Amino acid sequence: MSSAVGAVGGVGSGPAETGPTLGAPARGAGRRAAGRRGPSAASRTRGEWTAASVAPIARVAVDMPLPHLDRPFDYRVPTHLDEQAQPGVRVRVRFAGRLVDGFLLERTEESEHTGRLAWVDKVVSAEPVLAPEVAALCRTVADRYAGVFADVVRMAVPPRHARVEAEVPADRAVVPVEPPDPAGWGRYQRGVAFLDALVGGRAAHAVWQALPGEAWAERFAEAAAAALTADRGALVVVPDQRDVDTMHAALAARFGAGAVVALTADLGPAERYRRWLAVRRGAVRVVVGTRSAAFAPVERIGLLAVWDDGDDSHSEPRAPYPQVRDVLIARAHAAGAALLVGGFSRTAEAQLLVESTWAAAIVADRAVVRAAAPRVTAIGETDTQLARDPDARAARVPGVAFEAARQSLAAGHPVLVQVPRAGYLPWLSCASCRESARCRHCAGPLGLPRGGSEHDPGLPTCRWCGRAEVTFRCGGCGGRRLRAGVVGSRRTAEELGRAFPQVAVRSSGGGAPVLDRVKAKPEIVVATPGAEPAVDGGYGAALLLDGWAMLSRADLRVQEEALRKWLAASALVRPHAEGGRVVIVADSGIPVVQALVRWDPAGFAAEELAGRAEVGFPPAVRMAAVEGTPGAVADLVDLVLAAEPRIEVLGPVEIDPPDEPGEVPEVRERALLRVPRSEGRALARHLHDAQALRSGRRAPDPVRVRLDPAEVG
DNA sequence: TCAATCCGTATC
DNA sequence: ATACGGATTGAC
Repeated sequence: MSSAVGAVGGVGSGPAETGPTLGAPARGAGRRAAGRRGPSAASRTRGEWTAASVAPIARVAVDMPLPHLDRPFDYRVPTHLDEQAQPGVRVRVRFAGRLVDGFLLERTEESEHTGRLAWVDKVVSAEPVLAPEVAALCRTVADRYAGVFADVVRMAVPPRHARVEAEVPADRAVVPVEPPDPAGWGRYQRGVAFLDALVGGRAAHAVWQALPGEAWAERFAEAAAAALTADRGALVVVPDQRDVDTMHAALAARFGAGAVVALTADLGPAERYRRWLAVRRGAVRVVVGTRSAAFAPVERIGLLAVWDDGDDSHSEPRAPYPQVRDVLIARAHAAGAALLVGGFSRTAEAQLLVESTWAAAIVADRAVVRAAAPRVTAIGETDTQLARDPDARAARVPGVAFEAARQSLAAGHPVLVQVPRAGYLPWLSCASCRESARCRHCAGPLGLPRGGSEHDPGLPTCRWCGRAEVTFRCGGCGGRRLRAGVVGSRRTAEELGRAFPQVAVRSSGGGAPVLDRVKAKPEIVVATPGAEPAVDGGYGAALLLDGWAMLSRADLRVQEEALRKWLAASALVRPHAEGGRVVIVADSGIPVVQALVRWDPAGFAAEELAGRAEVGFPPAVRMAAVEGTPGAVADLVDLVLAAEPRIEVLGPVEIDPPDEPGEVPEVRERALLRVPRSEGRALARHLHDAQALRSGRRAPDPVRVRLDPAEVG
């Protein structure tokens, strides 16, 4: 039966194949005769092509990022491409009358398609770049985020570089395989058990809170070594280039430079493809990289690790906006690999992994934490005079902070000063307790509407559902007055520099170049979050200035985000037994500040997750942000609701148009769709299908869909 | 009556 | 997207 399809189709569809060309005989023939010497050997003989005798059908994912074309299409494999047309190779096929790129997903005996099948026109290269495991992962990720396979696969497979592909491949690296010394992980409960699981090749899942001062890259390298012991590969994803360098150094020291590759976005196309190909060909099985490395085709992957999963660079800015942790979770699940989510802090998402018992918490005992942590002091907000006058605050560095800095410098240690980056949006909070002001209907954040003046700022309005708040009442303390947040200032840091005139002040980030590392000598280092330089032995003190301003963004993750940044800076400070001190300018009564003082990221994450469950925000629920012109948003939301009326809709509300110079700014809106977590897949499917319907009927205005968006400010 | 044009639909 | 078919409109 199947061979009959192949044989009959092979002969019979020859004319059909040339149909499009015949459709415009005069033009086509004329141009061809006038232009090049003649058609290629392949197309000249296409009428005589015969189909491969075994598995003559190729299922192809075409490179068309349109939701209604987001499925494989079947083609016939001609005999002369039979050998090359293996799963994973890039192909060219005729699609909607044009030659397009695609990936061959699989070969089958039969096709479901009842119409005529076109030929696989050519195999671009015999390199099977798209590993089956990665193809499946791309599909899963696309489905999770209501996106299309073509978009995800572009993140997973770098552009081909023919010259690099033709190079003589490097020899498979010989890696010394020995189980790691468990001492480093011995400081943590379940740490050694996790290593043992890796050595045993088991798919353990863990959420790890690194101790202050921890050489986290060393621990990750040990975990990788454990995976290699079980003859499995390892992949580590970190937020930025600096962390890639740190992690790469740790891995290369252990396995040899030739056994490790670093995959980052800023490599040139050739080097990028060269390294990536070394991984795909199995020459290298230890990979470190930034977010798109989450898809790296590591052979027999055994360990998937992500550092600092709350960092926003782990969120891909291109559709469908996947997040590294989510990609690795899906991958660990499908590949039977271990997962390690590590950081000084803990996200609400990681907390959910722990609470659902899918992942084990790797944490140190309280006593161990206390011994490793610096002494943390919170000052400020009880001093109401300071709270009322931001300028006075910026001009006056509190005495405790001065004293901590003085002691550190006197002991010969550098002082870290963390200042928020500029560009914080105005937001509203309770004037008495500083809790973010929330909408009484949907618990969204209150802000001032755009376009208001200083004298007439307009009514406080929910940024989610758009309802105006006439009579605010704080859910926490019952206060009725609101205050607006202000932008953080670096003046305080300059003030510090003036206060210690004989001490050098260096800057990292926030306009200044980011410093990787500073000398262990008495100087002041002013850094923006994420740009704190490392220092041997640790800082003697850290001053976290304008902590209250960090809590001032109209973003639901501000608290988690602030704690993450504070912990990251504080982790660079010496233990309190060595005099290490952290001073944060924020009210010690605020729970998130308390979490820093007590060094309790897990406790905070539990509170945070419970809070998100209360207000109905991810990860406690699944949410989708739908953005576009008012008509397009309404259209998409209607389609989704028609399929599933039980989906809760918040808004739409007007949002800032994206900055596109030269473009006429058009009105844009955002609606939020909310469902229980168990309905997350269905929500994504309905959104995908609605998008498919719209793009299929050529709806003019595109709609941007983001699942569990990081910010809905 | 024929052709230019507009929709709607399928794309292996 | 783009290409095609069938319906629709318009001018002779």
